Amino acid sequence: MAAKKCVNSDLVSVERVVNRWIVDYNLSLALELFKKQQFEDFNEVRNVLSVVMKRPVEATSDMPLKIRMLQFLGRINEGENLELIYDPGTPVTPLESALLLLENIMEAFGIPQQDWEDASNSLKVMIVATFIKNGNFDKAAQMLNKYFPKPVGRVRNILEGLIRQKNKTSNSFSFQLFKQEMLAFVQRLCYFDVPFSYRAAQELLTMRLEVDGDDDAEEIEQEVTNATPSPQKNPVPFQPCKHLIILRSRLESVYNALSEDEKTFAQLEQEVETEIQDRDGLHLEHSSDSETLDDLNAERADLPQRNVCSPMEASPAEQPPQTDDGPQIQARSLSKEHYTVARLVTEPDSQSSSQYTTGLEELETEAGTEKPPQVPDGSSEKELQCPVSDGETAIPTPKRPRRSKKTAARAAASVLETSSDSEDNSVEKRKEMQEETPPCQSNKSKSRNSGTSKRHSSGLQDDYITPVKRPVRQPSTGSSKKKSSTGRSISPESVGESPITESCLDSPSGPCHQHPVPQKSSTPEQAFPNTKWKSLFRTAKESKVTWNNEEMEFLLKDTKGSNESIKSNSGHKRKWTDQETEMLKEGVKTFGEGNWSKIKSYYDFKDRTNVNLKDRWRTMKNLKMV
DNA sequence: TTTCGGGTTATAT
DNA sequence: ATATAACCCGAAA
Repeated sequence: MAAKKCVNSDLVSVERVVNRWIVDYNLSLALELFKKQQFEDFNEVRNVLSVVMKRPVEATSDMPLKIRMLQFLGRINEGENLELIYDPGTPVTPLESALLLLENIMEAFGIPQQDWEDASNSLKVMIVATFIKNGNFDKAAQMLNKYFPKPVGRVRNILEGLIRQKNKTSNSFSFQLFKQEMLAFVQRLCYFDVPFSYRAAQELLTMRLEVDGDDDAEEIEQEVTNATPSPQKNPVPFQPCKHLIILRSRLESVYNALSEDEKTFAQLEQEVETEIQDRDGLHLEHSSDSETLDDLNAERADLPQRNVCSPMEASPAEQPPQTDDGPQIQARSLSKEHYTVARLVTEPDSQSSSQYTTGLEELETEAGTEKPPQVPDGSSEKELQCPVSDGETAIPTPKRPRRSKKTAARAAASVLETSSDSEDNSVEKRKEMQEETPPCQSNKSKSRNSGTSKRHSSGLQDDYITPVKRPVRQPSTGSSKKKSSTGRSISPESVGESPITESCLDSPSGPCHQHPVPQKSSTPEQAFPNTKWKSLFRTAKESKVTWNNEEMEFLLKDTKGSNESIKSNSGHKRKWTDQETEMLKEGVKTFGEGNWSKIKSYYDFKDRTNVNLKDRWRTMKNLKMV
């Protein structure tokens, strides 16, 4: 009845389900390969995934997270390949993009604070260490200062020491260990169950073996159970392609049958049988199938709800998962040790461990309700299934032209920008525009007068303040709640290689970095009209509040206008702040006097030129500050 | 391009 | 008015 129509629409549903299995399977497989350090295979599987993901796939709640995690591992894996760039938009090394991705994941899915901090700290360390190993000490120093700003820390000191000694042979930071650590991290956050397809395939293999030789059957079955099967001399556990495909087609039919009506099912049964007989010529298959079918039934009930995480896991005998547990635990404990290193860094300014526990509890309960028993491994406690449901899309903060200081552009910009302005730079910029437009660009007579005269105008202050580093948290970019319906929306290409990440990586997130910035309430003082600015600032400085204000100011300037056009501060002498001075000191210490351009770029001085640095240093020397 | 040192200017006192 | 930190400029590498 309704024959074709139904069949067609079913075709899609079926494909989605089957693809879910495939994805599920490959996710686990990839992880397994990573664990076994078969990185080439790992990459290939990721490719497979990226292709599959282009098709409709039914989403499970934890799938998006897993996919991201895999993506994450992919970048970790390429971590030593500094040339590799994942997103031309933000040309950073793989590890850096991994870090960005991690931040993304954090925002989108929520990760226990502690785990996240540990992981990103390790990542940061490794970013620096990698540059050191490559002998790129300049870059290493840059990264060091970017990711380990200011506060001293043991790790920072170590890294700094290496940079200074230009010692690239130090093996304090093993990339292998790091990979394992990241793997452990991923495993802690995602539970990679033994996928249904895997188990089904296993059973199939087992059946075959039983058939092939009753004698060996038992032995082999054990083997299979131990995930070191290979009835043929195949070194790889469970031959991936061939058997999987068969299985898949079979299951597809099965499901199709189920969702339609029973007669096709019979047909399917026959088909399956025939197929199997063709290959192995046996009925024993049947028993396994019937199990499978039960499961399918169960699953089908789930379908509309999409809660399905891995439907059939629990059902057919707890086929011991792959060799998992051993190494996994190892990895974990190993990483524990390792984390202590990370913690050295974290401790000083990480102040939230409570978040962690609470968050974890939540997660636990959630996970608990969803799938009770699970694996013997203690890890199941920690895993978080699908914490925040919005899992999807990572807040692509609007791209911001990466600071270009060309004064020339100003004139032209004044016309163009006023019209094509985007909300972002709006206020400040416009203000700037107005100031700058009249005098055009006279290099020397810097429009100072016009600037000052205009400056006092209107209530810029408020405007200035409001856009403070918006809390990056778009409630639902697209489909937070509706994840259920569109399985495909999981970011079709978020797994593979090049194109993939666009969405995730994009977030330039350059400046609005992760700084745990000791959240002070400060902020409002940003918009000092003009002359008061300094005095107020002075006061602040003296009252020791400087730093934060400083930071805030940077952030502000950074996130909003500041897009040049301000050329050297529209005629103002900007006093050097303590913060800047400190950075300069550090810079000179690290790179030596005279390397102003390096220092400048590494510390990302805002609106200071090399010459400015040099002059400031000169002044400092005059003042005997150094 | 970057660095350097002398010269200029804005600002606090 | 003066001192000086911040900034500018042209030469040199």
